[in-house]
Amino acid sequence: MQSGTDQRSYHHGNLRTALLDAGLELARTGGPAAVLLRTASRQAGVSHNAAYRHFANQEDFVAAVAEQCMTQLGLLMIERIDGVTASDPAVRARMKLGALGRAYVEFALAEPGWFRTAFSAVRPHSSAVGAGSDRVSPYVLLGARLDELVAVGELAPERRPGAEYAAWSGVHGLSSLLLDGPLRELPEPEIDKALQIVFNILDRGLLRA
Amino acid sequence: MQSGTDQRSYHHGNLRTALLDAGLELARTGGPAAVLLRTASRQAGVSHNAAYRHFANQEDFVAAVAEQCMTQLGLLMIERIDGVTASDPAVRARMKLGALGRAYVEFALAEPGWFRTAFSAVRPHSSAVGAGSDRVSPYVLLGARLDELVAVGELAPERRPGAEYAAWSGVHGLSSLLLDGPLRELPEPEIDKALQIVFNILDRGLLRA
DNA sequence: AACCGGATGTTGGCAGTGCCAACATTGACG
DNA sequence: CGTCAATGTTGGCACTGCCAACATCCGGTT
Repeated sequence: MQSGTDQRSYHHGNLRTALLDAGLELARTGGPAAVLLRTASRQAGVSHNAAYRHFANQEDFVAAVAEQCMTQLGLLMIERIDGVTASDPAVRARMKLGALGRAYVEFALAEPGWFRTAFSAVRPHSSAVGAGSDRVSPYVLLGARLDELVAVGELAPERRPGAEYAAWSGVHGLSSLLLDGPLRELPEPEIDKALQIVFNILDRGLLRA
Repeated sequence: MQSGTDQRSYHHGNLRTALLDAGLELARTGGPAAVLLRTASRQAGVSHNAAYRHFANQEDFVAAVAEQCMTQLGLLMIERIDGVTASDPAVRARMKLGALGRAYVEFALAEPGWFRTAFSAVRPHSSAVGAGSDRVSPYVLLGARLDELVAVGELAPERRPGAEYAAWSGVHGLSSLLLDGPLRELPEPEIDKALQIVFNILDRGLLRA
């Protein structure tokens, strides 16, 4: 995957990917504000302005990098979900939802630059929804968990519509507040407590007793 | 509030406030990325670099503007809370919490620039908490509502600690997702539905039945 | 095989920004 | 009345986004 600095010829050959790689690295350490076209071009071993052959402008570039960040979140979610191995279907479904939520907050705290970037871009008309990478779309992943909960009887069908709104809001809000809100720099044990409380509320409010 | 362009003398006399006013206006229309020192200085009728006598750097300036944005949010909250006039104390307390939450989302949707700016800054060590403007701090306002709910018996005392985490996360997460997340451009009626669901979950999970 | 056109990358330039250094003005306080 | 520190200005450098003109090369056509 390392494109390195092997510019053998005039044309790069894989510049778009190289730029996205560089952008992902920039986002990781500096957040969305650090995703610069010139810096990414330099890092890709190419002169400035070359990037304009692949991205309309900086906003477009950041949006593309943001999509990658969102994918990273989805990948961690999948990893954590697949780590759940309970045998009972109902228990497993609940635990998978919990794993998804914990993965969300874990990602935000471990990779704040990626997390902030993922939610910083404003695609004019997001073609991300409905694209081919739905397999790792966090939104789709959450929906699948909720569907499963209905299937095993843990979530009342009449509560299913719009259940994403509540679940997603809870974990996303907590993550945001821990990073950039009044809960910033909350001590570690208190973070765990906050996690417990949010999940407990969602459990009691959403699922069957 | 308009400080105008009355630079009668060499010294402005009230530059810091004028810069903050300009910054607030910039944030309103363009979000945190539009809060620039040179632009604000120009708008204040002063030359660039004058701002450095009042703010260490851009980050410091944006953080100060962000505090103003947070205050705007607090002011709207107070306005909406004061609009609740139910006579029964228990009912009133619940309605006030609801009004607070609705004000939060209302603010985010009506003033996205301010909302994004309020949560974009990273004060090295936030002196905002504990400062003199606690009267309008959204965090403090929420705490007061929860305390009241305990006082009137609608919130079990053992559930009070950490209740902010859940309530705040719910409304903040929903607001964020509606602005910059997958719920962006959700049609109006669906927004109301999402609001209902989130509040319903919080009600069922937090308060007494 | 020669050729040509479009895709891709480069150089140069302009406007805007953050921030540093040196200088100017003035109000406040002795 | 004088001095000085606070406040504001001018000039400059480095960096960025983006536009225009030019260079190179890959791929398909004849």
